[in-house]
Amino acid sequence: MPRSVPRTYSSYCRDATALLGGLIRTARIERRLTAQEVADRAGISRGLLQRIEKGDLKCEIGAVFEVATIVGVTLFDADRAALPGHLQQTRDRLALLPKSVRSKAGKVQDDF
Amino acid sequence: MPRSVPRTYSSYCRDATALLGGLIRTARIERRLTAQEVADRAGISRGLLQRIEKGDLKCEIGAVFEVATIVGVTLFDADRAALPGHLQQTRDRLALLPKSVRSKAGKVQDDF
DNA sequence: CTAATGTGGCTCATACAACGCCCATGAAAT
DNA sequence: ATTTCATGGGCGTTGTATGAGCCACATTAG
Repeated sequence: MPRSVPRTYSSYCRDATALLGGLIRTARIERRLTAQEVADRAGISRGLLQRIEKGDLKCEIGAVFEVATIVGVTLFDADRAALPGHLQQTRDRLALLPKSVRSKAGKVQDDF
Repeated sequence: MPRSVPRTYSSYCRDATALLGGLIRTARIERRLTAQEVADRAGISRGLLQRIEKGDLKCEIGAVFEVATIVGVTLFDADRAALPGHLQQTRDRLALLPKSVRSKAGKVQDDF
């Protein structure tokens, strides 16, 4: 039952995706790669690449990140080699946190 | 014709997604929010949130970014307010680049 | 100029992601 | 100890994102 309501996004979320798409497009052109070339390399269709560069919110994150990797856009601003380290670090931190959370339903800020 | 072959991803891409998922989970727990709470707020199902936190590569980037926004994980390490500016900046840069690219088909590095 | 090619934007068919609902486990609170 | 409830995972259904193919237009090379 995959969603009967269109789904909504915060503007920050939309901006972030659009920015990522723009960065990808910029990087691709600067490296003089055709859309088809990148699409093939990423194992996706040219149409999907177009949507990614346009900042379409409904693309697999895997496809987007893969393309970003290919054209040389760094995620997290983090050094490529440093990523696995951060990953382990995050896993360790998670191990220390409580397994489940009791919600006190305290009001939280919600201004996007 | 949505893909007959499973699709492959680079390890960097997998790591990045897993890291993002971990950061989201960490942030959620630290803020004492239940999975259901966050899922509702993001307008997604609890199951999808689970996959996002696990770093599943096949989730809409919109859903992932939305959740990240909600639990307070910053994308791009960039300041939240600064994002629209960067967006415009990227658009301007794109306007200066060539509209299309002639591939010289020069070999490119491909080591991930 | 012309030819070649990259791009954007459609349509269509279909594999599959997301949903809702279920149960089992285990942590937290009483 | 007992109850409450968050979590992880499975299953069946269905809306939808994806890939393929096409076209028209723009851009670059020759």
